[in-house]
Amino acid sequence: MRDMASKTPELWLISTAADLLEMHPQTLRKYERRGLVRPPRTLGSMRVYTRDDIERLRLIKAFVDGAGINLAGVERLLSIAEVVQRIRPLVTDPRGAARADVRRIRGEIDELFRLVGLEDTED
Amino acid sequence: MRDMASKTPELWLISTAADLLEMHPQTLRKYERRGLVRPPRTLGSMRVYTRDDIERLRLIKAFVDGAGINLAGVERLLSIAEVVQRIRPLVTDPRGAARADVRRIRGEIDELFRLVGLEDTED
DNA sequence: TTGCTCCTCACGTCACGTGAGGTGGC
DNA sequence: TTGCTCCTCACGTCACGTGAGGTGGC
Repeated sequence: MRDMASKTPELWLISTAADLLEMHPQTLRKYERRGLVRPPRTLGSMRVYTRDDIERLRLIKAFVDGAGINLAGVERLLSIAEVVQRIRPLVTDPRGAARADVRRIRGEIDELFRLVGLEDTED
Repeated sequence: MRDMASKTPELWLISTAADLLEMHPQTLRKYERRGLVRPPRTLGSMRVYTRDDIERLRLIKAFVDGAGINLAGVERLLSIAEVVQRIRPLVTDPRGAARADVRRIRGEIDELFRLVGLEDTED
C-alpha cells in the first residue's frame, strides 16, 4: 500500500504521464531518444517518470508548444537552465557573495558564454 | 581598439555581407523581417550592414547551421546572450563583486531564470 | 483475458532556405 | 547602360508530432 499522505503518486507510467502533461506517449519516447529526459526503467523495462521528469517535460513543452523552439534549441536552453540554477544560490546568499563564490560565479558565467555561442576570447 | 587602420570596410551592402558570411541575401532579409538583426537603412532604402550586424549574423549562423537550432530558439538565445554580456563585467571586476554589483547580478540572474523558462516563484 | 507496455515505419504539417520574377535607383 | 537593390510568391527539404501495426509481460 502506498503512503496516503501524498496527494499525487510520485511515479507515473508513460500513459499517465502523457495524460498529465497533455502530450502524446510517442512524443515522450522521442524526447527520451533525443536525450532530453531520462526516466528510470525499473519494473521490467517500462519507463517510470519521476516528479523531476515531469517538471522537465513541462518545461520542454513550454519551449516547444509555447515558444515554437525546436528540440536542438530546447537542448541548449536546458543546458543553460542548469547553469543558471547553479548560479542562483551563489548570488541569493544573504551575506552577499563571498570572494570564493565570486570565483565560482565567474566560472559559471564563462560556461554560459560558451553556451550562447560567445567565445571567451575577445579577439 | 576602434580607430586603428581598419583593414576591412566598416559597412557592407547585402550582397557583400552575404558573400562574407556565406549566406544567401534572401536569408539576411528574412532574418531582418524576423527581427533577428536590424541593419540601418541609410543611402536610399538599402540595407547597410555594420560590423556588429555581421558579428550577430555570424552567431546566428552558428546556431542555425552549426547546432540546428531554429529561429525561435535563436531569438531566445540571443536574448540570453545579451544578459550574459551584461553580467560579465560585473563579475570579472578585479576587486571582486562589490555589494551593489551583487544586487545587479541578482537581477540579471532573475532575468535569465525567466528566459530559460524557470519561474522565479518556486512553489 | 484485458489493458497496458515496448518497438518501428510512415504520413501530414510546418519552418526554413533558396530561387524566380519583376521593380527601381545609383 | 550595367549591376546592384527592393519586394513577393513558390517550391523542396527536413524536423517533428502522431498514428498504425505488431510484440510481449504484468
